[in-house]
Amino acid sequence: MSNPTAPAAEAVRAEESVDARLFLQTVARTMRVLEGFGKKQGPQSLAELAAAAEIDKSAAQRICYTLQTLGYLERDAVSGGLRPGLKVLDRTFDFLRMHPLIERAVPVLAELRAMTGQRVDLSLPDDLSIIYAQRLQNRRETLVASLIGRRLPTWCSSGGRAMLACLPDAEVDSILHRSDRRRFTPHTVTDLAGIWEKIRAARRDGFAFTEQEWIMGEMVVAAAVTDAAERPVAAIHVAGSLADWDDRHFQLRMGPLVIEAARSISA
Amino acid sequence: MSNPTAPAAEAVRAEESVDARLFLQTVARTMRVLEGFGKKQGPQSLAELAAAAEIDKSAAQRICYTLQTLGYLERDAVSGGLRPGLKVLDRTFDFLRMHPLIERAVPVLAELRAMTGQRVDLSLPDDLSIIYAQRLQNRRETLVASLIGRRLPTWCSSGGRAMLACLPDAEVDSILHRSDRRRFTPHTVTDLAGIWEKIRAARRDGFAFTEQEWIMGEMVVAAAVTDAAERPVAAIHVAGSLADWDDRHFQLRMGPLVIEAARSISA
DNA sequence: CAGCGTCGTATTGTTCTGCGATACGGCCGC
DNA sequence: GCGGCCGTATCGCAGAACAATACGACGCTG
Repeated sequence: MSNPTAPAAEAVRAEESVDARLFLQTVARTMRVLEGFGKKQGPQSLAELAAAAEIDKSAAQRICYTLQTLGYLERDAVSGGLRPGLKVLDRTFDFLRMHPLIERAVPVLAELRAMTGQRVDLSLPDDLSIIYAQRLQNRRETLVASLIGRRLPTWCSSGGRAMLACLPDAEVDSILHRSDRRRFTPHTVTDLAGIWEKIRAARRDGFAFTEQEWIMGEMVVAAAVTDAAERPVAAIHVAGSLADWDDRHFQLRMGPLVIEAARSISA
Repeated sequence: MSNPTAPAAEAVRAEESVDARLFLQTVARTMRVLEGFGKKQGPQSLAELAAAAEIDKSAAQRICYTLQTLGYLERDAVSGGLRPGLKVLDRTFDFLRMHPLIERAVPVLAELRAMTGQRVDLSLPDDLSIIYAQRLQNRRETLVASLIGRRLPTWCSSGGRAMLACLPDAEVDSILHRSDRRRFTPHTVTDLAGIWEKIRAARRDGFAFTEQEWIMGEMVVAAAVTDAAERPVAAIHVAGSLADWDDRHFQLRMGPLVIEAARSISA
C-alpha cells in the first residue's frame, strides 16, 4: 500500500442510498477489479484480483479478458501478471483536461515554481484525503516518487488543513473524527486540540504550515483555492527542505506567494 | 479534440478475434462512456455521452449513475454536466506505480532535467501514438499544457521516431502506412522518404531529432528505452526552444545525455 | 517421479441482471 | 403556451452475465 489513506469510508458512504434499480453490478465489479491494484505492489494474478474485488474466478476472468481487450489491463512481460493498461492514461488526460481548475492553474503553478525554486503541487480534496493532481518538481526532488494521484490524509497535510480552514467548524470536526489519525513521523500532530490550533492559525494567516509531519526534513506551505461559494476546491502547496531554509523565513517568503497564487485561480 | 492521434485503428484491432463468450458488453459500454470525454471540450450531458458511446439514453443513465456513485464521474458545479471523477486519478497512480519502468525512470529523468535545465519527458509507445507518462517542466514551460496522458503521433514525434528506429523495417512501414500523416506545422516532414531518412539518422546517431515539426520554435532530442529483447518500451525526450539554442549545439549537447539516460533504464 | 496446489483457460445450462421502449416533470427559448 | 431537450423514473421480457465445473500446464515438495 502506497497510497496511505484508506478509502474504506467511501465504500460505506456509497452504500447507503443507492437505487438498486439503476446500479449496475457489472460496472461496480469492473471498477473493483481495477481498484485491486491499490492493495499491493507488483503485477497481480487473476486470482488475486478476484479476491480483491470479492468475486469468483469466473467473473474475474470475463472482466479481465474484456478490460485487456480494451487496453485497460496489460500482461506484464516478465511475470505474466496483470497490471493497469495504457488506456488508463487517456482517462487521466480527460480528467485533467475537463477539470475546471487544472488548465487555469498550470501557468500559475509554473510561475510559482519559477519564483520559488521549490516543489509546487496542486491537490484536490476528497473528504478524508487530498489527492495530487499536478506536480512540478524542483531540482533535487528525486527520491520521493512524486506521482500524480498520490493521496495524503487531509487532517495532517498542509493542503488539507488549508482547505479545512475554509470549512465550517462542524464539517471540520466530522472529517477529523472520521480520520484515522495515526502518527507518520515523530512530529505529526495527532491530537484534536493541536490540529484545531493549526487550522485556526491557517484561518488567521491565510495559509497552512506543516513541518515534518509527513516526511522528515520537509515543510510545506499551502493555501486553499475556493469556488464562488467560498468552498475549498483545491490547494496549492510549496514544499521546502529544512536543509535549505529556516522555518520562519520559509513561511514569511512563501506564505504571501501561495496566497496570491491560490487567489488568482479562485472563482 | 486535444489528443490529436485518432485511436480509431485500435477499435479495429480489438474487433478482430474477440471471444464473444468472455467479452462483457456492459464493461465495454462502460468504458465507451468514459471515453466519450475524449471527443470534445467541456462537461458532457447524459445524451452526449450516450451518443458518443453509441448506446441509448437508458443504458447511459444506468452506467452514469453507477459511475457517479463510485466516484468515476462527477457533476460539474456550474454547468450541471458530467466530467471524469477524482477516482480516475487513483487508477493513474496505480498505473504509474505498477509500471515496470516509471519508478526506475523518475530519478534518472530528474537528474537529466537538472543537468540540462530543459523540459524532460518520458513517453510510452502505443502503436500509432506515443503517450506522455511523466513530464518534468522547465522554467518557462507554461503555455503548452503539459499534461500526463497527452498523445502524440508516433511518426512525427521525436520519441516516436526514436522508438521506430529500434523496430524492424517491416513494422516501421506498417506504422507509417497506417498513420494519418497530416501536417501540423510548415516544418512537419510528412513524406515517407523524408521520415525514413530521419529514422535512419536516429539509428546512426542513437537519438532522434525533430525541429518544429509539432510546435513552432520547439526542438526535441529523444532516445529509446529498450527491454531485454531490444524492443522499444519507452522514450526519453529533452525539449528546447530555438530562442535559446542553435540546433546543432542542442543536438551535440543533449544527444549523449538522452542516450545515456535511456541506456541506464533499459533492461 | 508422483502428488499436490495453483495457475490460466474453456464450456455449459440456468437465472437474474441489465435491456430499452415508454412515460413523467422541469427548463429553456425559438 | 408551445415544442424541444433535458434528467429522471418505471417495468416486463430477452438474453447477457452468472457460477459451477472441467481441463491442461506449471512449479513445488516430499
